[in-house]
Amino acid sequence: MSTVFALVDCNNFYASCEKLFRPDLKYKPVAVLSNNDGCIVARSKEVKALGIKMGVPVFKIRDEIEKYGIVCFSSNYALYADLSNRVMTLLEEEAPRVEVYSIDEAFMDLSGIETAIDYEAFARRVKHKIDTWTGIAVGIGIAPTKTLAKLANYAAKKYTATGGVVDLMEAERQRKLMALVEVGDVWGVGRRISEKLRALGIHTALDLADSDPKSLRSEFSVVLERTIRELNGVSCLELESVAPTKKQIVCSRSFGNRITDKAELREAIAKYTTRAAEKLRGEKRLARVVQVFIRTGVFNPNDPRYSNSLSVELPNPTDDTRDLLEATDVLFRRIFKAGFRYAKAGVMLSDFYEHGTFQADLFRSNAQRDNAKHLMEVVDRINHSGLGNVFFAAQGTTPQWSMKRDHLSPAYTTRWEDLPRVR
DNA sequence: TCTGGGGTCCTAGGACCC
DNA sequence: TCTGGGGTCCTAGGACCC
Repeated sequence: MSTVFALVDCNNFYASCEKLFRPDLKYKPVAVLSNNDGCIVARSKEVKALGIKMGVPVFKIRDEIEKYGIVCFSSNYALYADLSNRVMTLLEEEAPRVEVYSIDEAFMDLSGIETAIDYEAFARRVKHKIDTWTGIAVGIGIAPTKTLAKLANYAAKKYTATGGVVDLMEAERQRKLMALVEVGDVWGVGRRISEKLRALGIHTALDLADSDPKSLRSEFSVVLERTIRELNGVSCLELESVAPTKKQIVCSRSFGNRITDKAELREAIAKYTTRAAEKLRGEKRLARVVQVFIRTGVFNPNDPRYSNSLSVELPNPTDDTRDLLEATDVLFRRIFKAGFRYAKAGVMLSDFYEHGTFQADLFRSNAQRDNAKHLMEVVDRINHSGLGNVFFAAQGTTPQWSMKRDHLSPAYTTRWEDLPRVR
């Protein structure tokens, strides 16, 4: 039986999470800010209605924030992840095959579910259940391909008369909707490609659906060809209910303030390395390639710019924080140059191996550090237990470089150590 | 003064080999 | 003047997503 895709997407997710615990803000404009309180990354519908765009730097809209009384929150990922898990768990109770696509959306396969003979009625019931159990409003789009399900979801949110659910299984309805949707709003068509498409006279989703996939493939890529086929009801993208293992782990941050001091930057690198190593162990993988990058700001034309990165292939893949710290420190010392105001740094891990699958070089020492596995397990367990925090000396204890989070909401649903500390 | 973070996939082009 | 033809592997960069 072919897959029936339902895309469930939480409305204004981060902003909705913040409102959940602040009923006084129910009809007020609420925005969530990026790290360092730099940009707007989520907007409640009231903020959208004010015409404030996604991604604008906060300092550019100070006047509007003041004028309209927009309530701003620093991003509180512990809270959003917790609420996300609750929503996803409910979906998994309703359908055997669910792909958690991002923190606020998931694809479900509705085919063969006894309680989902009438897809639309099923979706309305699921929507109602999520709403009553978590307080989060969702939109649901149903279609024979992922790209069409995205489109159906877009319609479910845009047209309030739909009540937040759109069934787009019929070809005729698909075409009717596509005629109304700009080509840039199709999933997989970004700013660059939509510009080029418009130059070719392709303005709506329907124009794109009626284009020749082969000739657009040669002009663009196989990705766009798949999009065209998906718009015509031919499924090219499968539901992936088991999360694929990561190929890369990145830990990077912009700093609350520019950093000029080498020791401070070094501490930041150590911190990101530690975090990346934790993620790596969470994936149950060993990494062989380690990369470090540092860079100055890119927006101030008067500041001298410097940006560099360096990677190294380790003799043996590892998940030991100490090995990784050693490697990133060497890399950092090689690329650091004094005299610049650094704005961002990061650590990347790649080239992953499963435990026990790496063929070690005969002539190199294969000695994993003694007790490495056990030690790392203990460190991770303590840090996740809520009992305390174990860390490596290189991280430093009083980071000057930590993020600005001046508008953080309390950790309503999460661990007490996530609560903002009173200083 | 102040502009997020973490991913994926695809392609072109260079190095290298026979 | 004319300057092979495949193949593989790797990397950097572009484009997209949330």
